[in-house]
Amino acid sequence: MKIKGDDKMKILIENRKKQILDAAVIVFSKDGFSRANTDDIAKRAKLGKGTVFRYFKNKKILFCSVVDRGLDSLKNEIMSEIEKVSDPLEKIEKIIESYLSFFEKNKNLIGILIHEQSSFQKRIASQYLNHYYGNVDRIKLIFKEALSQGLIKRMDINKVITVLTGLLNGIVYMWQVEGRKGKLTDRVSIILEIFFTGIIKNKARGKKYGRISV
Amino acid sequence: MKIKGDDKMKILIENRKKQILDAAVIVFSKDGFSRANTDDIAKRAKLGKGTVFRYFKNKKILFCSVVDRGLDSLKNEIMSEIEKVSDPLEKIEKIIESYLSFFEKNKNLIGILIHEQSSFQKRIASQYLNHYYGNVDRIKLIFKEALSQGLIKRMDINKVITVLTGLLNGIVYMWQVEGRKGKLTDRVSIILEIFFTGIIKNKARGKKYGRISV
Amino acid sequence: MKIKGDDKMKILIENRKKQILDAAVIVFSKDGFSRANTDDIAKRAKLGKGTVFRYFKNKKILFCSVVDRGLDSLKNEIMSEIEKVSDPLEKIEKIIESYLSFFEKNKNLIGILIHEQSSFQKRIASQYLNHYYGNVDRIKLIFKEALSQGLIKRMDINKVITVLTGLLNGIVYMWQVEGRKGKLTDRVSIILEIFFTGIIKNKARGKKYGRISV
Amino acid sequence: MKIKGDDKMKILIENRKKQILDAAVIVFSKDGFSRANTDDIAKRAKLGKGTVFRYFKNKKILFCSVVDRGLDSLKNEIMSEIEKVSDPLEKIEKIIESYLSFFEKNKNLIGILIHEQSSFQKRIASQYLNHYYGNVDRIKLIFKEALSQGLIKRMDINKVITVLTGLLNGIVYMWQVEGRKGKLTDRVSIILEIFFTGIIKNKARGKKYGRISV
DNA sequence: TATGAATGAGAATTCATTCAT
DNA sequence: GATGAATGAATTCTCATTCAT
Repeated sequence: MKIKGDDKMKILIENRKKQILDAAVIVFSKDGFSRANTDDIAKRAKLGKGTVFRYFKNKKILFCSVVDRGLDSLKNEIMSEIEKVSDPLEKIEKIIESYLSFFEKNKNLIGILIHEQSSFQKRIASQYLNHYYGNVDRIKLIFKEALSQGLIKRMDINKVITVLTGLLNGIVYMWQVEGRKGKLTDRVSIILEIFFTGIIKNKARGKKYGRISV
Repeated sequence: MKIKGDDKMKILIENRKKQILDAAVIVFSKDGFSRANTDDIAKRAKLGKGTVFRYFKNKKILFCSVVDRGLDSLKNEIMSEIEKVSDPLEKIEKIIESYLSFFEKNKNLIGILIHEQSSFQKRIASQYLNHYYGNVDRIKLIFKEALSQGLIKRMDINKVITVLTGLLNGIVYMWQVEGRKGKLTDRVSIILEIFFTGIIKNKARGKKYGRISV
Repeated sequence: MKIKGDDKMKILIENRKKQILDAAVIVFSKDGFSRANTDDIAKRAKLGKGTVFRYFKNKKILFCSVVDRGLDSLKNEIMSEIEKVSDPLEKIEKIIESYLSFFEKNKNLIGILIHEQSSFQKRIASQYLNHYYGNVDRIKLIFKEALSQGLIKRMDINKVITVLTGLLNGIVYMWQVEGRKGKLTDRVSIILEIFFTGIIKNKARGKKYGRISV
Repeated sequence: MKIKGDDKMKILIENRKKQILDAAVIVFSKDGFSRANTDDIAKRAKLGKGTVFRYFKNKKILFCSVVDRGLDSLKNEIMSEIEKVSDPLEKIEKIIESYLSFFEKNKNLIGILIHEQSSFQKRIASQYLNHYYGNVDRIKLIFKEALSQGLIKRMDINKVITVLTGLLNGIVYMWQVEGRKGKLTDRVSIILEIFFTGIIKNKARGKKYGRISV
């Protein structure tokens, strides 16, 4: 009986937290961490300000929770998409697709996950990177598999992943800065084309920059 | 005589402004716009608080001036590097090199030009994009030239440029988030390799994603 | 139940506002609008600085609220005194008495309602005049009645009222400037005497300046 | 020779002071003491800010000098007008005329001499009253003369003067607050009429308020 | 002597956080 | 538990006054 009550309680608490996080995402996204106003968050969550602080000790922790939840859900989305195919190149395709698709669906997280980094450089970065590298390990396996299957050139996989993640972040970032014109996912095909095959046409010239595909 | 005095004055004013901007870059970079403290900026510039406001009407204008100076100098650096070579592909190489090299030399501008965008989405974005697209027009010409010389595949040049700028921003961004490990310019070669020739080895597979170079 | 709570709340809010206004009257009166210091007001109200701004968005609004309350209460006092008598001349007597009596009881308002006008010439003047002319319309009726009853000479009533209000303001003003020596209400009788019958004794001489009473 | 140089110097200094005071009157009148800006005053005087402070140790002293000069000139104007006639009642007429005429010509002084009093209640008031009572002594003599010539009723002259000065200040004040509509001097005749003969027509009623003129 | 750049004390205002109800 | 009124530290910005040139 007690246990059941506790469970109910837990669910209630989780609901409250979700309620607050959902409001916080919007407000932080609109105004950035500093300008975001706890009053706004409380109002948007239809809760008293005190309640917000009951569930999240302070503004910073609330912000980090928003970041955390965002990163978790990004990671989950990517991971579950990857599962759907087995070919390494197709997996990479899925990564790119699901990354862009995620931020298209979660526009509010762009400002928070990408721009606001600097606000917490030292504090958040590590947490961010944990998540990020949690991903990265899985992704590294995919590239290794692609390599061992002879699908991709012999390159330093860490560097390739750096380029890929930079590329994806950068694309999302540019889309945001430019005012979210067009669909973000429309950029998938050009990214795939370039990331997979580059822009150079001429074999000879290509050689200068690395082993060109034959 | 008077004119000479005016000139001296102008130089003095420019020096003061530089002194303040140099301090502001550091402080804004460390703390972001909102948390950055005008007192800190004044102290770092070894000037009175009032003096800072004498030269920059308010914090926002000071921040924008920092952004402006940064973008100008980024643009100038890239443009002057481009001039040095004539081959379009080499010009693209220079863009990539000088972009990364710029942010390696101006670490403080990363936080300001890349992360803090969101703070001023509406206010700065346009100014930013003017600068940015000032660049872009020149860069577009380079790609067009490359295209007409048959150096690169028939692709939508606008999209290619989006990918390139996203890629560069993203690489710089990742370097910053990861704590600026290693030299940023060390990433030039992998970027070139991927951007020019892609990661795929196998011709057949490549075809799926676009015209592979022959 | 809810309604009762709301009512309690309203009363609480009104009490707080009163508390702040009571402090503000004193401080504004002492220092004038510009020099008055919100910190002082808060301390005198025994409230935190933030609380003052919670109830009055900014210093200007606080000041205007003080003015408003003062004018309202001046008007109410005069109006309620007027009601007590029916003879027009007695009503005029009441106006003069209650005007001086009001400022004797509300010394702090002298500085605010009379001296500080200039601070807000454009902003407040209209609001002030609304109040003031709210009064004036009622007062005009009294003079008209006096006229139609043949109690006063045929004069331009608007001009007479201008003189009366000027006279009253001026008397209060002089009392303040002179350091509030003596009771302000002691001046009622001389004002009545002069305003009603003038200073001139000699009939013939009086004629030069207007219809002398016969 | 030296003396002549000193004289020249004195004249120069007086000119500079005049230049500054002329500017200060305008600025203080526009903005009140606190809001008035020494920069504005300097610019309007076409002098450097440092020069202003060379001639007037600080803002307060400058303000007081403006007040002083204003009061002097008011006093002089009134006094010189009084000289022109010999009949006491005509002298009183002249006082009223010249007072209003002075403020009509020196609109900027209204805000300074009348409204801003409160700013310096303690500091300026005494200086103000010296001037004022300097006047008052002369004026008292006039009323005494009128009394001894049997021109005016037996009244407490001090009180009568208080009413007159209050009345004049009040009239000027109202004119200012109302936005200086019409000519201030147009109000002279109604003031004279009321001050000299009152508003009451009926002899019997008048008696209640004091000895009515016969 | 004249100047205006430099200054920093001082003022208004904001807002995360607390805590009595 | 939930609330939101109260708070005061922190922040931006102003401006009288100084002083080196």
